[in-house]
Amino acid sequence: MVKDQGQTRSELLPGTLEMLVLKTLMRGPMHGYGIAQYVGQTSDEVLQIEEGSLYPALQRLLLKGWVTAEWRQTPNNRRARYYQLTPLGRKQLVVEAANYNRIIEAIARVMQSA
Amino acid sequence: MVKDQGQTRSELLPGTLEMLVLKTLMRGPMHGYGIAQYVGQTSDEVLQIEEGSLYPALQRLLLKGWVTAEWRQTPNNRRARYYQLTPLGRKQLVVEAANYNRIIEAIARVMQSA
DNA sequence: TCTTTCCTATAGATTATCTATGTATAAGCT
DNA sequence: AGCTTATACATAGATAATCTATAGGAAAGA
Repeated sequence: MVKDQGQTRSELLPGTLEMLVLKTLMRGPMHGYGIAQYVGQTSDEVLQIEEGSLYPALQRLLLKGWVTAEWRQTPNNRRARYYQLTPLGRKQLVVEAANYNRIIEAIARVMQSA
Repeated sequence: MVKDQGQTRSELLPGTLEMLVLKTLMRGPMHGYGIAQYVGQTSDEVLQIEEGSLYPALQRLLLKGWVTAEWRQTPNNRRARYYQLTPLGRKQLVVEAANYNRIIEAIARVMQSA
């Protein structure tokens, strides 16, 4: 999911991809390619979502009922699948974000210990 | 690696286990059981390192030359394998911590975006 | 003697991610 | 017309770290 902009190929922090996708979709319906672009830009290109990670992840989100999908036309005049958060997806984002923070803070406590 | 103290079974943030182990060993030589305890306590029991994750991880660290191991007697009078950071391991910790921070901050930028 | 705590370890399953690949259309350039 | 680039979706198969479950054993204390 994450790829060093360098050569180091670090696929770090799996498990956060779904959270990032859900968060991105809070801005409104978006297609996969757009989601990847948004995350890339917003993270200053540190986070680069691979297609092989993204599309399977979107399928999982669909299956879980956290997003719905609809084929539409993009401003570029292409067919694209727009994903939209469901109410369940919104709740899930809250849960995942809280859990993520809990763990990040726990890791920080260890990493900052003398 | 991580286990909710509740029931939610969240095995979050794989990839950070090695970093936590290396960091813990900065305090001095320690055996596996002690490492798990230290991380558990320091993280207020949020991070619970499973044996099935820890020992394979320690094997990997040995293979990579980031730690050395030595059988010794514990204060409790038990046989235990004490692991110790190598200079290479110290360097690796710096690298991993820097990379971890880079990614955590990138994720934070996405999660804090409007 | 029984139970708890301490301590190590591995086999096998799970699962998310990555790599590689394939398809296809729009737009812009020459 | 032909070429390239950017856009856009998707899947198959490999990889690898983690989890689950299990095994063993020794010390200490009840």
